[in-house]
Amino acid sequence: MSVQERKERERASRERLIVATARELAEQQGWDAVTTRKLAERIEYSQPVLYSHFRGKREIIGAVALDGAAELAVALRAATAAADGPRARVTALARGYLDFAERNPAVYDALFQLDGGLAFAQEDTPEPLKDAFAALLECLGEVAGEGVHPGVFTELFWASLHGLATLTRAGRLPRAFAEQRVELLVDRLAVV
Amino acid sequence: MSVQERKERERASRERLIVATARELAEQQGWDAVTTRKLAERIEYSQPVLYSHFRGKREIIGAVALDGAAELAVALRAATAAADGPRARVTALARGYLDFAERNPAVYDALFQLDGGLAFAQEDTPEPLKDAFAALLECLGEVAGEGVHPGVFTELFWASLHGLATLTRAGRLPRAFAEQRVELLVDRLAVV
DNA sequence: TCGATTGTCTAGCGGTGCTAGGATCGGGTC
DNA sequence: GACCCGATCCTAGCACCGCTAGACAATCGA
Repeated sequence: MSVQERKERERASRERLIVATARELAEQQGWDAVTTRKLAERIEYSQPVLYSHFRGKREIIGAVALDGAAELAVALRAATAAADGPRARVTALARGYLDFAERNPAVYDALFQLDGGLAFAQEDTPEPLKDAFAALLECLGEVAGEGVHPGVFTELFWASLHGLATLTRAGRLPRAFAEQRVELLVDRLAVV
Repeated sequence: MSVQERKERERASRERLIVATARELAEQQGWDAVTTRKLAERIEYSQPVLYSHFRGKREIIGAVALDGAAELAVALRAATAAADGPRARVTALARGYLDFAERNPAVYDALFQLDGGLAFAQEDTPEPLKDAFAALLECLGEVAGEGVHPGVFTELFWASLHGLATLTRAGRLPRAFAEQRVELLVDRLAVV
């Protein structure tokens, strides 16, 4: 029995290695460079080993996304915890979100740009995704305003942040006035 | 001389055919299905012909994006023209934008999701892109509010719309409350 | 120690974007 | 009208992609 347990541990460890390596490679050279061949070479196994852990590349992206969602939730809660008052918390949240996207572009892509085969906004949505949204909701629910559904408000605020993050990173928005845009977003959307 | 002119006309015509076919194929089956082989087959030429018009697939996407930008500008101006008053114009603009993204997903992707090799928010940005942004600015400049730079405000509003469009289409936002989100966005961001 | 099972690798499939080099076609010149 | 030459196009192929069948080796239980 102990032998089987050891094997399971080793297997789980290798799976973590695959996900971590995929993420590392993606952050270094972009997701286009994350090919099954390169990934297999980096973990020092052959390609088919990847397919004994994941159905395919999509599922690997999904695994990176789930890790990222958990980290995003932690980052958001850490950002808001240090701030005093609803207004400051929302500003900190927005900055924390955009900062996360900027610092972890590959993870952000895995989460929100690429197809990782994950279900969003549904019953079978994985827990880390729900929790990341919950982290947003905890802070934004305070400033939704009278008669506005907190969930809908959070979705809108999130969408705005997502738009800013993606358009900025793709060079479609100039970085020059990034801070003004964030302040304007918080000023207008949040009801203090 | 006339012979040469005829050849140039035919060449330009074939180039339009390539772009139109790429767009059609992308709208029908998604950009992943737009391979140089399928595209070449549809226009009834061999693959290398594509490369006598464009440097590569990226440039073809860029050409579709430019066409789309011109159409988007027209659609936005048409949407706002029918509305009375700044508030109604902004609502119409937002709906028009999201409607365009929903109806032309492949074109929208070419414009704002994929890499078409186009410069954004720079001096050498192609005219259709500048004009599409101008169409947004014309309407949104009216409601930026005191002391807020119209351009920065437009960028923020656009980013919010972009976030709503992409997250909704990717199934990351439920379609259920789409209309509420738009109304909330206009209510809060626009200063009437 | 042997057989079965599990695990891994080699090799290869059909596909991708892109290109080198040969064939062919048509226009301009004698 | 015949010929040459340049422009134009296609065939064939490169290196790479995601993914998988089947051979092989290592390990376990009897």
